[in-house]
Amino acid sequence: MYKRYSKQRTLILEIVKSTHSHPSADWIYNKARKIMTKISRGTVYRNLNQLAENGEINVIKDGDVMKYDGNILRHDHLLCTKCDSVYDINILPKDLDKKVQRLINFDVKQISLTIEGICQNH
Amino acid sequence: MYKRYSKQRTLILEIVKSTHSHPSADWIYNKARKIMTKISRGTVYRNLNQLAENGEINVIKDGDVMKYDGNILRHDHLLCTKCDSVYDINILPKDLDKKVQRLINFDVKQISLTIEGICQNH
DNA sequence: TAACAAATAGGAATCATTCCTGTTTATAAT
DNA sequence: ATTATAAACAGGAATGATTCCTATTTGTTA
Ligand SMILES: [Mn+2]
Ligand SMILES: [Mn+2]
Ligand SMILES: [Zn+2]
Ligand SMILES: [Zn+2]
Repeated sequence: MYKRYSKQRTLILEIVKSTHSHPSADWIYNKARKIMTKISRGTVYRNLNQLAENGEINVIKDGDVMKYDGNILRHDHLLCTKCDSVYDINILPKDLDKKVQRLINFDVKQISLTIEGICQNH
Repeated sequence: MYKRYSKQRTLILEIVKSTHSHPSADWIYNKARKIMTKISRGTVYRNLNQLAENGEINVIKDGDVMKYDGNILRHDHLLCTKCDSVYDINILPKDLDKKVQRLINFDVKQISLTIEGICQNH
């Protein structure tokens, strides 16, 4: 079995990596259409899932909508419940994963800290 | 304006408070039907949202499905990505909210730490 | 007991995401 | 370069959790 690099996947990865705005699949889809007019929603979702599984991007669960993050360095998030904006922040120490793994009997894959509240725009 | 206590809301709150299993709306709905056969899904969702807004229960965003937590004391969660189980754990200090609020310019409402991985059942 | 706003039941609508299928395309072997 | 083939795609249908709608019921106050 071999791995194929489609133009679509390359474009989707570039789009996610090119912003700090933690975009939704729909935002990414619309951005992609401007460059590749015939790209389909299904392709965007399939590739986002694949890139996430592959560890090339991160997923943020924002209620009913998923958001994607091109920054795969450990960091935390502020989530505004009024405008749904997501901001980066660093609260937890970088090595918390290993510390926690020593404490508990659970195969830790990812630790995510989300701070919900109201941002300065309101 | 006055507040009404329907039997439905009382039952739903009791059900959420009676378990440590972090149930979904559907699980709660089915449990409720056994006692109040004609209760509707809409009623379950409406009351869960209301109870959450009111601070009587907590909501956990688990991808596409919401889960509900009768324990409103600050605590953290282990989430198994294989069986979707949610376990309670205490990692963050109780007073982190205030510490963080002092550090950042953001009106902090809630801080949630979720540790994803694989639980002992696998 | 009467008046009325709050809440409900039941079902339709929404909407993000996944699934399906016939077609296209990137890669490896010839 | 040509060919074989599995990977990936486009387009659209299906899914499923949640919300919305409305006629009816019910809890509370006076
Ligand atoms: Mn981020
Ligand atoms: Mn809990
Ligand atoms: Zn905001
Ligand atoms: Zn598990």
